[in-house]
Amino acid sequence: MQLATWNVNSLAVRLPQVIDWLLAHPVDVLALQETKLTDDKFPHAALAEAGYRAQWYGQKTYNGVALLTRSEATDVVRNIPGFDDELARVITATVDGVRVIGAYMPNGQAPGTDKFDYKMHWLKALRDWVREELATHPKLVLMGDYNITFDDADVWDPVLLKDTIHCTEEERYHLRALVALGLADAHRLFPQPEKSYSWWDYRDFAFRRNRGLRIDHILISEALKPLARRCVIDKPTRKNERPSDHAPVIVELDL
DNA sequence: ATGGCAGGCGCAGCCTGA
Repeated sequence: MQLATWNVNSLAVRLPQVIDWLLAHPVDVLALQETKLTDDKFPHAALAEAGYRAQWYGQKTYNGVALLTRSEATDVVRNIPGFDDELARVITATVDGVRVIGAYMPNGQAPGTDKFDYKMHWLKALRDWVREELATHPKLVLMGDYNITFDDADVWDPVLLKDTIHCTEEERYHLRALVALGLADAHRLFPQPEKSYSWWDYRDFAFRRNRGLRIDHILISEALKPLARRCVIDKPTRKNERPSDHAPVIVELDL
């Protein structure tokens, strides 16, 4: 079983690239973030032609998430139950016996801002909910755009970016707290290239210079950890014509 | 230190992203 996550920065713009990518990488599950589409505009027919069913949850202009799956997705939940959020950031479903949570964590703008406070509250709510889900679904994958780096190895210039957004100790605390629920960073289960990132700024030739951050993560539960076979960042896709600023991340499980 | 690029909205220029 292969699962992937990709922040596409507008599915309206990126639909051709997503379909091409699925044809070249026929994963079982693809979690999308930043679809930026209201639910009535979701391109489910085009995705069905490519062989994928879809569950989606969007809004106008910003955010928006989806799960594209080869088999049926059941027990679908949108956003975090009990957490009042007007932004469409999470979609969860059971696929082939695995509980899959696709999430677009808040950006947070900068420490000390209202958006940063929202990010902290949001991450706490997510953690409480993932804890509940893990209790009933030992086989669980939490993947998406976390907008948080684990440590300096995830940052192209940790000195320049020390304590800036995505790199603060408060954010990293929340990321480690998610892991502490009984999850593992699939990326670090395997040898990886030096300076592996999942996002590069559109500006200043950042991709060409490999000035990036690893902020898109796939966390897998303890029950799935022994079944993990591979985890790769699909860096070549960032070289696409009209690319998203994020690259897809793929995990392969022996399921 | 700042802005640079991209997308949405909507038709100029601002907001947001990361």
